Amino acid sequence: MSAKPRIERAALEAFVTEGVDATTTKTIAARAGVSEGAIYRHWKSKDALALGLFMDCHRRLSALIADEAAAADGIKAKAAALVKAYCAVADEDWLLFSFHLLQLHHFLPYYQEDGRDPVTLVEDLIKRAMIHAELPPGDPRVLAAMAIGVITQTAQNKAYGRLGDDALSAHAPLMTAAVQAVLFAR
Amino acid sequence: MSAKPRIERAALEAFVTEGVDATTTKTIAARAGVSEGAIYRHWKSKDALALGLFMDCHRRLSALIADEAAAADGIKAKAAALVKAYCAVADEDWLLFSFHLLQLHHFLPYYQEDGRDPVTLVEDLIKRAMIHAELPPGDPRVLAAMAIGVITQTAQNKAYGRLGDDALSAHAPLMTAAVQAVLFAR
DNA sequence: GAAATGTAAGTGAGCGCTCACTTGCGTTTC
DNA sequence: GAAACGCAAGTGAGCGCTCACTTACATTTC
Repeated sequence: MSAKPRIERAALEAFVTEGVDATTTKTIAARAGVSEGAIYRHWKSKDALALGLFMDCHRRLSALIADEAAAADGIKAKAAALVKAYCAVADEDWLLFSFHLLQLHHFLPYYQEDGRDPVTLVEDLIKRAMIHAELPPGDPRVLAAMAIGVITQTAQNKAYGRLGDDALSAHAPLMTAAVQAVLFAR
Repeated sequence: MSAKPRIERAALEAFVTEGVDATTTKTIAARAGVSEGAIYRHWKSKDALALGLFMDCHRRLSALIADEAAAADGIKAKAAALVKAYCAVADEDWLLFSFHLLQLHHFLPYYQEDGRDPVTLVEDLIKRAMIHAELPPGDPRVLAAMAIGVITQTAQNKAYGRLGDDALSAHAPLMTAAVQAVLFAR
């Protein structure tokens, strides 16, 4: 099998368990069963590898969030669709997803620029729902943060092994109810 | 002024803006206006410095959570008291608090062992409220994660500069309502 | 056969940390 | 009361080592 995908999986595993900075190129190469030089055939640097993996997942999530939100009708249905879709991506490739989740902070500067990051998208949904009187008035920035926190913290606790081996989707109904409750809380 | 507190503040600033691993002892010393050697008069290593700062804040938060939860009566009052106390600690020393918040993942292995971490404490509160029929039945692990996520994600977004310069306490009423809503959501 | 892919053995910048030394200050000695 | 002493706090050049990355060569692919 060619080296590239094996390097990607090895890097993801190491990045998730040890963090990006603490992971050495030696470790990645050893885990992938290739030489260090092979990494540099496919990526310019260790950071480019990490950023590439991250943005891959990030773009997929952002696109999916925008699509699902546009398709569903009404803020409650949009919330339900988003939670479901987010869980589906998470369960589809848990390793890639948990890497993305745990490294969000690390790569903040790279995706915040374009105003198309998930936080801003959710904020806009909430603003529009308020304009249409679907939601009572309230600070959209805080409401978006809280609604997103319900999901991400649950996913994080799963990543830390606190939720057993269930798929994240198993908790989607409860998370959906919680997100909807948060949106209407005042 | 003696070097120790200046090193602590300099280290906190650097750790928050650049992360622990990316911060060099040279940077800390330069920011504090002391020599590199001065750091090692007070701490055994860079990691010991970071861990010391983190556990300082962590122990304070854990103790406070346990106390406030014990003092208040009923799950709703407990939630309100916890949110208020958490915000108070955050606003009292935002730099130390945001360091703690952003590095939680990094130091997970060090505080998870003793079963007295905030997540477990909140989980126990929820379990007990269910036994006393104060809350409808539901997975306490997920409910704890979601309730905590409401708070931590809001604090994180403030740390990222997305909430302006208001104190975190300014959002305490909304966060309290949201946490209570999450606890009863099914 | 040449372009792409992989390997083994480097290389040097930069890191955490050390250590011989200095400084400032309170205490003892006569 | 001042010289002698002790000691915690601070200095900064530099050491050993690790790391990301490079190079020169070999192998595979088409």
